[in-house]
Amino acid sequence: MSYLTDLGYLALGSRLRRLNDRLAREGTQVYDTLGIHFEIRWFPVFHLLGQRGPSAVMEIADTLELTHPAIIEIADKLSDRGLLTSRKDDKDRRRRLLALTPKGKRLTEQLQPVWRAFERCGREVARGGGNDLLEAIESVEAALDRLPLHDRIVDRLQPKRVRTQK
Amino acid sequence: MSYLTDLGYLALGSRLRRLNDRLAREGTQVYDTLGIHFEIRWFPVFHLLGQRGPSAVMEIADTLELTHPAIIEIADKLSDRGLLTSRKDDKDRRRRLLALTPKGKRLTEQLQPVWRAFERCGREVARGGGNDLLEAIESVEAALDRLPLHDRIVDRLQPKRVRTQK
DNA sequence: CAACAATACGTAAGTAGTTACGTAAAGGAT
DNA sequence: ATCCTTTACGTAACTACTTACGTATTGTTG
Repeated sequence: MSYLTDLGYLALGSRLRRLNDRLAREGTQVYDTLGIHFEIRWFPVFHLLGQRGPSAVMEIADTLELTHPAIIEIADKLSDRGLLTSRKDDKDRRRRLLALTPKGKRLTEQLQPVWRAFERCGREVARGGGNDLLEAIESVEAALDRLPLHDRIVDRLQPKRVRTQK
Repeated sequence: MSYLTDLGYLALGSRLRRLNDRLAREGTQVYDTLGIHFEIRWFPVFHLLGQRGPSAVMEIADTLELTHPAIIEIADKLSDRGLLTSRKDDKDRRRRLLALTPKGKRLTEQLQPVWRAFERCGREVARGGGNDLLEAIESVEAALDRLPLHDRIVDRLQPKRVRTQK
């Protein structure tokens, strides 16, 4: 039992981050072992472009729930490696459409079985002991949607107020 | 159903990060609302020093499963705010012992009820729908201890090999 | 006990994101 | 058609960490 474990729900954030780091490290190792130069942070963008075809920066950012500077950074890297190109949208010249190059498309093909293995093994690991990590995350998100943690805590500490103002 | 939700176990990392960000944001808001200048990242260090008394940098880093530069950064901030002091360990002059100042101790006292509320509400939120987030995290960590994700995936993709080499 | 290895700490630079801010293009109201 | 607002994108700076590396001590061993 580590100190963090003892802290229980007080260290939920640390635990989430630690698990995330661990999964990221192991994911990175998989591509390394397979000798494929691919970074795990590229995955959502790559997957999206493979599925939807050319997409604008903000469109991708909104879909993946990241900010647009993050997408631009990933796009620049992918572009450097010749996996992605971009062009101005003729209908709306503010928008820049990102698309996979033929090389990028070949890589998505090559990665299909790898991603399937990630999915299977992720499921295998995330389920166990009567708890499903993904379901647990979803139920926490749903609980927070009903009433944010902030309100729960402040209401508990200041029970006089009927409702806390935003 | 968002795109990330559709990705399921493939986007586990994104989901963990997103939830972590959300909890962090809401935690920060609580201290803001209460008018207490306290950053959530200070918590583990603060809690540890309150409980164990003066501790060396590496000792804290190991206990909290962070690296020593992270501890130093937090310590510098706490020191600037007059909540923490440090002195060289006389037994081992390489070590620097961090300790709460009287002001720091008063703050821990003030924060006790807040932390209790965090614990209660964290538990309330993390449990639900038959899944406990903390238990789910622990069972995933246990599964990874038994066999890392890397090995599971590589074994699945290269079933010829009896065991993958490190 | 001298020499070498190991440990503690400090600092710099990297990482994967964010917020903040500026510019260009598009859309809407009059 | 003009003015104002909104949207898309680019870039800079911040955040909360990490790894890498250098120096000061301490421990170990021949």
